[in-house]
Amino acid sequence: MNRIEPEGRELYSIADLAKEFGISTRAIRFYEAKGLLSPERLGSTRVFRRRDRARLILILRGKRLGFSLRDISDYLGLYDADRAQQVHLLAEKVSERLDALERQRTDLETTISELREIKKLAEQRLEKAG
DNA sequence: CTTCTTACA
DNA sequence: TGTAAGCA
Repeated sequence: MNRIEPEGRELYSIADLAKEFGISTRAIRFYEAKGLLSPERLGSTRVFRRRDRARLILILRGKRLGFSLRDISDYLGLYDADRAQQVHLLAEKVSERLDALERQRTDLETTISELREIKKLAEQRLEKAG
């Protein structure tokens, strides 16, 4: 449709990125609406550069690791700012995420234990009755 | 509430 | 493309 001249591989259309990363163009627009991406415009057409692509990769990776768009946004907000501050925020968010996962693991183990106990009791009752 | 998707004007 | 409604 609207092919953007690829000089090397500097420019990407929203469709290019959607296809490359297996997400919908709507999702990309959603990220833009949330301020996570801010591609240039050639008229009404979005033009993504390597910088935008790099940010999208970070967004996707952040999501994979379980971070909210808000967290990712906060982090990306420091993209052009203080490196030390960015690293500091990252360390903080990662710690929070690890704590959350540890808590989830504890909860999971508790649930698994309870279910095993219920299963054991149920099987014992079957033996008595059977 | 969050993150999208679907759908319509 | 903004919005609304609906999903998980």
